[in-house]
Amino acid sequence: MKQVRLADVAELAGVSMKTVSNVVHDYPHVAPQLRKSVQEAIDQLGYKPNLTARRLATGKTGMIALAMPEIDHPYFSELSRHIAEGATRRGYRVIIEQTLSDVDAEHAVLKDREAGLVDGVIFHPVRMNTLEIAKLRRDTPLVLLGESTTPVTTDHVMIDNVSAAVDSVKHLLSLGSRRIAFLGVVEHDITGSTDQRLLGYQQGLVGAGIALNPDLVFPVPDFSPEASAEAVTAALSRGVDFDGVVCRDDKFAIGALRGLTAAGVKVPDDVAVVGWDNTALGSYTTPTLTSIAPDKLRLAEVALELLAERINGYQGIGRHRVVPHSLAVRHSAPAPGS
Amino acid sequence: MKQVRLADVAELAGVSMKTVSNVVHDYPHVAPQLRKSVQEAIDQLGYKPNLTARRLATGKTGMIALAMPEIDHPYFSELSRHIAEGATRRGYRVIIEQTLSDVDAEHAVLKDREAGLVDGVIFHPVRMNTLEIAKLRRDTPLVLLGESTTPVTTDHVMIDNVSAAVDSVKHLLSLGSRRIAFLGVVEHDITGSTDQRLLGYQQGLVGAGIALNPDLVFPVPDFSPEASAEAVTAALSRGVDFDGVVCRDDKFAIGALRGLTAAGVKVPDDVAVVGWDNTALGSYTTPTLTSIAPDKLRLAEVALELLAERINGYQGIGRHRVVPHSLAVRHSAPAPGS
DNA sequence: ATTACAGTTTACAGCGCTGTACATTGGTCC
DNA sequence: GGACCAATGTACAGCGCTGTAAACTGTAAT
Repeated sequence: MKQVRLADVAELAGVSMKTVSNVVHDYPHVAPQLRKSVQEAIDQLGYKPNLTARRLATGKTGMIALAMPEIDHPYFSELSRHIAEGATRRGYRVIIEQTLSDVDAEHAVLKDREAGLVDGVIFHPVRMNTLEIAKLRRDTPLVLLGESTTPVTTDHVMIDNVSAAVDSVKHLLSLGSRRIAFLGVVEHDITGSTDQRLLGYQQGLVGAGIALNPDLVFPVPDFSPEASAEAVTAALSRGVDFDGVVCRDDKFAIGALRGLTAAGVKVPDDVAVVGWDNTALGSYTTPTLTSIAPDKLRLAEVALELLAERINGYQGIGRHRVVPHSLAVRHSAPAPGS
Repeated sequence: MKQVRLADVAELAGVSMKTVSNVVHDYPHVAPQLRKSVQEAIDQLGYKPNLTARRLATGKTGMIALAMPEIDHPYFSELSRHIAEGATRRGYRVIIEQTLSDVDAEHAVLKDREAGLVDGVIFHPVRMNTLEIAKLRRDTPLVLLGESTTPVTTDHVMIDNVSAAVDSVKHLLSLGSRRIAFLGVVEHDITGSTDQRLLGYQQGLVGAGIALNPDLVFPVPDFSPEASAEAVTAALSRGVDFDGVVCRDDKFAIGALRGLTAAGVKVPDDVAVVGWDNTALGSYTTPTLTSIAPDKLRLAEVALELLAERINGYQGIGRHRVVPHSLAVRHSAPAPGS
C-alpha cells in the first residue's frame, strides 16, 4: 500500500531517477527501447507521480483559485463552469473559494496567509473597495472580475454596464415603451454595478429625449425576487404608471414578472421587462425573460488569459478589458414587431 | 521578491527552524518571550508558510476533490455550495472537477493519474456502473453521491428515491388527482435515478389501489425543459387524460408547466405538478413549483463526514447512508384544502 | 550535592521530485 | 585516426517544511 516512488521505478528499471522522470514527461531524447523498458517498470509498479513533490521541486502548483460570492448563484455558477472548463483546457485545476460577500472572507482571499498554494487567483469582489484591494494585494497573480472600481495596478475584466443599460432602454423604446422604470436600487448596495446600470438607464432615456422621473426608480430592500415583487406591487398600488422595466438583475426581473402577473398586468403587452445576466433562470420563467447577456464564455477566457500571462511573468500595469455583451431577446420584451 | 523561508526567520530570530515552526503552529511548549521574539521576526519578514512544502513533509494535502457532472446545474451548484462550506469548516479546500457526464472524464476522476493531490474525493457518477467503479477505484478515500448502484466496498450517500416518489404520488392523491402521469423517461438514460423514481411512482399508485396505465408514463427525448414541454404537449394532443404529474427533475417540471400553460391547462387546478430536487428554479416559475426536496445540507455533511473518517484511516466496508427528504410544497401542487 | 524530571530547544534526516552540470556514447567529417 | 558534436544518460543538490530523537535547561525531590 506504500506509495511507489520514482526511485523504486528507477531501481527496477536499472536506470537513474532522472531518466524515469524524463520518460514520465515525454522528454524527447530518450532512446526508444530504454523508454519502453522504463515504461514497463512504471506500469508494473503502478507508479503515479506525486504532484505535491513535483510542485515543491518546480515551484508551480498548476492550480488557480476562483473566489466568488456564492457558487450557487446562477450567474456565478455559469461563469464558474466556463472558467473551470477553460482552466482545465489550459492545464490548471481550480480551487473554489466562496466569500459569501463577507468582508473578512474577501480579505482572506487576497491576504495569502499561506503561500505556494495556487499560481494565481481570479476574484470577484463585492465588498472590498479599490483602496483595500490595492493595499492587501500580494505577489500572487490576480485578475479581478465584476464592476467594482479596481486598482490601476490590477488586471480587470468586465462588461460595459453603462452601455448595456443603454441597450436595454433602447430595446424597450423600440417596443414602444416610454415610461421606463429601473428596478432596483438596493439600500446599502456596495456593488458598483447598480450605479453603473442606473447611469446607463438614465443615459439611455436622456439620449432619447425622455425626461427622467425619480418615481420610476424603484428601490428594493434586498436582493431576493420576493423583495422585488413587492417593490413592483407597491409601485403599482402607488399608481405609478410604467410600461417597461430595466432590472438590475435576473432575480429582480423574476420578482417583477411575478409582481406584475399577480396584479393582472400583462407582460410584455402592458409592461415589457428586461433582466440582467442572462442566467438560465430566464429560460424557465413565464414569460421567458429578455436579459442583458454578458459574454460569459469570453469573460472566462479573457480572465484566464490575463492570469496566465501574469503567471508567466508579465509584470506590466493592470489591463482593464471590456468584454462584449448582447441582449438575449425572449418573451418578456420581444423583438419589435413580433 | 524572493519567498521568505522558515530558515530566514530562524536566522533572524537566532533560533532553530523547528522552533519557528513550533511558533507558527502554536505548539504549546515554547517559552513566552521566545515566542514573542520569533513572532516579531515572522512579522518583520512577512513570512508565509509554503503549503506545498508542508504537504510534502506531512503527506496531507488538506484538499478534497468534488467531481460532478456540471457545476452550473442548479442541483449540483447548490450541493456544491454546501459541500464547499462544510469543507471549509473542516479545514479542507475544495477542488472542482467537472465530468460533463463524459465517461472518460469519470474514469479520470477515479484513475488517479497522479497522486498526492487531494486527500479524498466526493464523486457523483452518472455514466459509470458499479463494476467499473469497483475496478478503477484506487487508494484515495472516496465517497459516492447519487443514485447509481455502487460497489459495496465504497461509501455512498443518497436519498431514498423510491419512497420520495411514493411521497409525490401521495401528495397528488391528497389533492384529488387520480390519473397521475410520470414525466420523463429519457431514452438511453443511464442514471439509476429514473428507474427508482419510476418504481416509486408505480408503488405509490398500486399502494392506493390505482391501476397502472402505461400511457401515463411520458417519454422525453432529452433532459431539457424544451423536450419535456413538447412531451407534455404531445400527450395532451394525443388526448391523454391526466390530472397530476410526477416529474423526474425540476427541469422537466418546468417544461411541463410550460407545456400545460401553453395548452391552456391550469396548474394546479386542472393538473398538479411535482418536481424533483427542489432547486432554486422552482421558486422562480409561475406557478412556483412543488418539489421533492433532498436534504442537501445533510447530504453534504454526511458525505464530508464519511470522507473525513476514511481520510483519518477508517478501513471498513462501504457505508451506505440514506439522507432524509421532504416535499417542498408550493403552488404547482399546493397543500390539500388550500 | 545528586538524581530525576518536566519543560524547552535543537540538529538533521527525510518527504518525492526536478534542474543543473557533467559523463558517456557513437557517429560524422576531414 | 583524431577531433568534434549531438544525442543520451547520470549524480546530486536542493525545493521548504516537519517528525524524531537527542540535548539541553532549571527546579524539585532525595
